[in-house]
Amino acid sequence: MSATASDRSVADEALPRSYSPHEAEPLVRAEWAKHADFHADPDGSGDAFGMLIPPPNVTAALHLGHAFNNTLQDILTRFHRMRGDRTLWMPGTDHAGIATQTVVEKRLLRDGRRRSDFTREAFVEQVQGWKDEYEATILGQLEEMGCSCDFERTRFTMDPVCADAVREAFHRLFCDDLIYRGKRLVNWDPATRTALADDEVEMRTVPGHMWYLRYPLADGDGHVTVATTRPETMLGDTAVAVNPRDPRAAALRGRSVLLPIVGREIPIVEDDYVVLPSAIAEDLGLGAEAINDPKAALATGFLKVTPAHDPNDWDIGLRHELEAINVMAPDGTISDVHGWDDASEACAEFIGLSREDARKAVVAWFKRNDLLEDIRDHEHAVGHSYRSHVPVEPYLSDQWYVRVTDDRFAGSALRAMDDGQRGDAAPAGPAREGDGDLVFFPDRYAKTFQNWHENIRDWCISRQLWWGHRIPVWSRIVSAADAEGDVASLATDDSMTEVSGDWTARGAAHRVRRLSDGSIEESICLPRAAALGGEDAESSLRADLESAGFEQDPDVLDTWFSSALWPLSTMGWPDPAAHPDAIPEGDRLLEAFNPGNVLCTAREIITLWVSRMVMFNRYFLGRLPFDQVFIHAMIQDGHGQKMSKSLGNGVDPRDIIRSHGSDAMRFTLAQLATGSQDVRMPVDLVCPHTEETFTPAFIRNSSGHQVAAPLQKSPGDPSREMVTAYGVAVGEVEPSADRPLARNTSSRFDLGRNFCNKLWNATRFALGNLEPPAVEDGAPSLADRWIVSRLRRTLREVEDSLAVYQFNRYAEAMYDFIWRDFCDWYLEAVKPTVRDRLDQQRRLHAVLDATLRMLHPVCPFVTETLWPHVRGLDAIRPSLEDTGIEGVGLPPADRCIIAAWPELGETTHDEDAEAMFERVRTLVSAIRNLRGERQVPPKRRITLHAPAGVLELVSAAGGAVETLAGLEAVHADEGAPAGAMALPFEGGQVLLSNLVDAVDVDAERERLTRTIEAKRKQVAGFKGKLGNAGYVQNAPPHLVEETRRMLEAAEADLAAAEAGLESL
RNA sequence: GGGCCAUUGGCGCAGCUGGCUAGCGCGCUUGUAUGACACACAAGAGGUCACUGGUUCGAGUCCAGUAUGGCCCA
Repeated sequence: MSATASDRSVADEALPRSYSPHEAEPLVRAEWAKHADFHADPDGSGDAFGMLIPPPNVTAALHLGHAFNNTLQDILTRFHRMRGDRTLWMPGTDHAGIATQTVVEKRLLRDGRRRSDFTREAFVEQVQGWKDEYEATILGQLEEMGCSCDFERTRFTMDPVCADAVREAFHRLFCDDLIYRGKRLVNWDPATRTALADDEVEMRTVPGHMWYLRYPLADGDGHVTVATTRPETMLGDTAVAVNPRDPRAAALRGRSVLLPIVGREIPIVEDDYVVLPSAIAEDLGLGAEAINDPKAALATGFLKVTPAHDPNDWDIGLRHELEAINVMAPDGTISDVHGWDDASEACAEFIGLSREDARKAVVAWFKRNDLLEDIRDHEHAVGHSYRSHVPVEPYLSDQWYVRVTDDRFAGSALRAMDDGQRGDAAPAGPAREGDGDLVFFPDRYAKTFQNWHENIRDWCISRQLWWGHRIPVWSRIVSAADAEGDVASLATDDSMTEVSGDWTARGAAHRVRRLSDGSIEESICLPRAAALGGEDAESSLRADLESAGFEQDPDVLDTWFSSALWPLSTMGWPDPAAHPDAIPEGDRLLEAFNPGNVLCTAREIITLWVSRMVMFNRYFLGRLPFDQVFIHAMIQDGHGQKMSKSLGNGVDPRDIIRSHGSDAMRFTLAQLATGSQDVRMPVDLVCPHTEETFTPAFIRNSSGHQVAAPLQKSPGDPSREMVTAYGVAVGEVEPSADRPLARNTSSRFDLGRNFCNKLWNATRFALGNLEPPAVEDGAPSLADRWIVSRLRRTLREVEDSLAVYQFNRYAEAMYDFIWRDFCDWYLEAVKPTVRDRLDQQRRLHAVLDATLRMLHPVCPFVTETLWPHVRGLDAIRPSLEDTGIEGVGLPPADRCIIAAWPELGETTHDEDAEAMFERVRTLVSAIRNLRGERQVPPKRRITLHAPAGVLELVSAAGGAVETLAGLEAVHADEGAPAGAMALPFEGGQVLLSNLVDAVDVDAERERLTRTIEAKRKQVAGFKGKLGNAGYVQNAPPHLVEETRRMLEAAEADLAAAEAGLESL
């Protein structure tokens, strides 16, 4: 911790004229790595500050949205580290089940291979390969961005440490009856026979028909007509719904219809989901919206309800407790063996038909039986599989659920909320640590969180995939007669009942339920191997289960299940000691950093992730995973579309780092982090042939998004082409030698680049001027007192802003301080004197030192690069520990990253200096304005003639006014030469002479006339305000006083200008 | 359908609990190769704060409504 000889040699080397991020960044990273500066020690000193990275998907490389998210986290991490906290930023990646499996399948398909060509193990191996590649890319990107994550602790949601947490959590929930199996509709692709996630379903508008089918009333008295786009599903109808506001509803109440073909008697139910026909909506006096609803034009007011084959009908079915009858096989053919047991003889002709053929046959049947009322053409949106391109079938199947509707989850999450942020009282429930502690920034997002938990539905956690945590449940179906022990007597209904016996004696959990056909489903859930007595015990148990006819569930868990455990799993829960290599500290890591302090993420994650982490952490550990949630904006592209890996419009932060540098990117992003919800980032391309920057040609893709065309022509040489990141992301093009990949850039980042360079050059100036021995010592000058006071003000603003996650305020405070205060005013003011004055050099050195520290969290590379140079000048200080300035504490440190956050005591606050320097600035600006207006050459020195009060000010400023305004001499105003130009100042006037060789009387008259006009306007404004009795009576007295003062000043200025004009 | 956000000079954005004579960056105009910086310096032009009402002594800021664009959840 000292200014060693080697430090001095570094500092002695002259800095280049501009900052070069590409040279500096790798050196700085190596230095941090060498000293393990990012490593967190749970046993260290200071308060714990913990943060978890939202683990990026291994599907693809990071884009600017991630750069934004991680920059903000790194700012917090570095800030807290410098404040002396024990700081952990936990990194890692997410396996992202469906998304990653999909990209790997796409890649295989290019070679003509499919998932079914592999064994499950071999396919997972392929995905693992992809994961390894992208995990490395992502971690590399984080490092290039300067993220000071504790990379030694990097976790992956499917690594052995996290896997243990998943197994433990699943098993505990299974034992506690918070996990169950039940039926629900999934997006089913009958061609590939897999379920699809919602975002894998492409909506396409297709021409179709609306068929009008008559269903006779069961009592033989007439019929109702239903409208449908899918007549074949009528075989599974279990109700007809009518809107309760429909005038016909009353007469139909309690009646039923006889379903044609099947002969099933089904009820007529009332549900306001049903769209009223336009005519009825009009009769009821409903709004234009209801009348003009395009659906209303086609509606009959009667809706066939098929819970097993339509998501909306499923919801209606739940509301009215309707049966769900599945009439299809997994391949999409009509079938009576997948949950349909009342198929009549008349149905036989439809069994085995494809969906398409069944549709024709059903329509023909209705026509034949005179029950087809009408057919109308109808264009409508139909979901198609993005892979097989066949229409997706809503399909009823068994899925696993977490009972998050239980009070131990949803209620607990609501009780965790800050009482001020939750709109109303929390549901009653057992008190727990952390109740009322969860706070959202900005607070409007608390509403999203609350709303979600108040309307939460049980969480479907099974996915028909191969990539993910396989569900640790083995099942078999037995007949009641064959059931062992008391299984048959316990399995009375659909709910899963606990059984004990041989399996539970060996450590597994055993539950049974009665299926609708009377058979019994037994489910055995295995905890992690350690809880069973080790790997060997587990394998023998699995072997025994399989020989007893149990099969492991083929599905995997929803990715968010493992993500929900992230605050626990990354710290080794449930048993850190089981992973001594990953977590040498054992329990102490979890104890120190769970709860963490803050989670930083985007708003769509509140429901998917924040909610589930809160529920799980509170359930498993009885406390919150973190106290604060900071929600930041989403980065959109130039067309207002969210940057996303799936759309392919993401911009690689490495492109920006290459064009502008990491700090420039970080600073600009921080400056964009306002409280708003979207940030638009228009991007350009850099031509790989000519290095020119240009705006790409855009196209509209099939989903209607504006994207850069996959191929672009070089603007300088249209014969040459390049490919875009979008084209590569969607697999339309591949970079080649002829058509290289074009990098992205954006002029938005110029701001940050220029700013870093400004700091660089301010430091160069300081280094060139801090040259002991300076001799003369004395009281600090006005500028010196002012800059320290401003520094203190800036420090407070920075601390206040970061405390409430207003990163733009932090960036702007630093920008204003460094550029405007420090460079434009302070450095310019001290230029003539700093070489000779030791006290001034100490101020300059201390302010620069503090500035580097304060800027470090957002611009770590440039500050770290400059650090040894500034440290090399520590000899200016009275001693290493003492800055020589009262109230300024800046203990030396070898590296900026571990330097202490500046301490500026109350004594550095100097109201007088700030007020006086403000007067100096006003005077200087007025003089410069006149110089500019009269086109006085910058080099020309002019003479100021001023009244006594102003002379005092000029003298107190210690030469600053002369320097800043380009004055050659300052005299009393009495002896001002004729033709000196008048300038209103503080209610009087000052005179300037020697501006020009010959006074241009006309121009001068014009100038003064304009001044007079402006001042008259001001005077009128202030007079108006003061003439308003209400204002004088009601406004705070200090404001009224201020207005009076301003009026006086404006009046005096006006008089002075008028006098000046007169004297011409 | 429910919730949320935005609308401020040509462009991108600040403006917290109402006190503003509306700021910042880019761009634009004029001048400047000055011993830190042309990725710069100095000066300047440019805005009836989307619209309509209301509350108030006072509204960019608060309330109600309208329009436009966008996001999240169904």
